[in-house]
Amino acid sequence: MISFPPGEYGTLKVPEATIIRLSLYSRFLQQLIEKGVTMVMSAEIASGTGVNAAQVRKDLAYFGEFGLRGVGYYVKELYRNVMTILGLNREWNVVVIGAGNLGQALSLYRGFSSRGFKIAAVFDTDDSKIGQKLHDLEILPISKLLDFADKNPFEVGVITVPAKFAQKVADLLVLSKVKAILNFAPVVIAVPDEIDVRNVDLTVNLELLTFKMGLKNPQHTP
Amino acid sequence: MISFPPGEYGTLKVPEATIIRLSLYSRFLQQLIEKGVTMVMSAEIASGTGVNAAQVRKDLAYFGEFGLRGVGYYVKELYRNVMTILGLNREWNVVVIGAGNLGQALSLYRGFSSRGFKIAAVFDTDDSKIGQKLHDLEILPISKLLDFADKNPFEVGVITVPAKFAQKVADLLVLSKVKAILNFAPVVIAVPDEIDVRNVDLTVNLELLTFKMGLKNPQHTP
DNA sequence: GACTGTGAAGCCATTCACAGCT
DNA sequence: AGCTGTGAATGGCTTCACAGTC
Repeated sequence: MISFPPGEYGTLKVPEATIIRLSLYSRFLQQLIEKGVTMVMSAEIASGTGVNAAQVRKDLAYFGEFGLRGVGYYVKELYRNVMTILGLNREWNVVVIGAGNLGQALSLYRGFSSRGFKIAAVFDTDDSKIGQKLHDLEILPISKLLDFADKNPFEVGVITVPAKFAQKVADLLVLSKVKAILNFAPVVIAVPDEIDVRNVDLTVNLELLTFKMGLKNPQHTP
Repeated sequence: MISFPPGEYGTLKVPEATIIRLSLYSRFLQQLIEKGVTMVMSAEIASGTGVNAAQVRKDLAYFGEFGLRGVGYYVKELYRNVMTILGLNREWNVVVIGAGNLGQALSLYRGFSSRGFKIAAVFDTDDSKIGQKLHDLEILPISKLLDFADKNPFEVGVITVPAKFAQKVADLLVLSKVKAILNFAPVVIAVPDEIDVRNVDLTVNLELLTFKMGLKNPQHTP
């Protein structure tokens, strides 16, 4: 549950799950815009994102009355509103720490740039990687991180180093005045309260699938 | 909520969130084993994974009594039990479709191989990529998928193609007799009911962070 | 004495069902 | 007539608090 500070939307509580769905809706709306669709109703957003229609309406209604009763929602207007709610009506500077396979893939990921995330730099400790280019992005030595942050402030740090280095990297990011961290390392990292951390675990999803497959086709272990 | 078929664990319902946490616990336990720790109590598992201690105990208790009252849990024994619950006491064959940056990174991701996931092959449509090697893994043309599946059955398909090709790929995977799909494309894909699909959205997590940052530092749009 | 296992309570999120508009 | 917005009902998950066991 996320509590709002009194302000733009009054004092209000919104489930975190709602924000996650808003992100899904916005991507669906983007696709509708590309197709030239101008109106949409909640049931379509629902089936396009795998959600219940009442849920879609409730999620949107937390932030205002964006629809027209009896009609639906104007796609472009709703899209603009949702993007603003998500804080995506501006550019965000992102730094990736760890230029392994995953770090490189995320640095080049079009899904980020297309939504206003600017990868400002990629850092690594491995001498053989430093100086290499990822398109027009150079891999920098991690010793330059604080210097870089001074000259090029960034808001988000993405951690893609092995688990045992994750806390060290987090500490460095804190010193770099980062505001939020996306952590792909499978460990809990400690940071000051005012910094938001979101852990992404890539294997968790696969393992949920193997659990379910195991149920259907149990291999009894004696 | 996941319902169990009558069998190994009786007829029982377990929250999906429990399975996701079991996956986190198992990784934490793995780290304890590497450190040579033999006993652990729920409060330690809790702080090591960012969860409440009662929750840890309840999650484990769905599947049996693995602990000793007054003492705690034997790390190795608990680890083995959790891995078995997750269906990770065997190898799973995985195929990745889409050899872009993300597909390549996932194919080489050590976090998968270290947990018993064997990447059996990587497929793509791009002629310039086909035949390239990712370590000892060759990129194959997608036209060979069904053939490949005949000779080398696999359980899981990972979709890392652009959104507009995702459904086509899913259809092919269904024909390949896949049992579960991990979908990184930001669209809902339709498959028969008996095939489990899990959608992973990489931008959702970043956007939850920007939402929260926007709350703290609102940029009012007039 | 200490920690697990668990019923009960509390809390949060989703879904229903219909009033309110256009 | 049709679809949104929303209070009320439901359902599910998490946390509490303590009985049970070593």
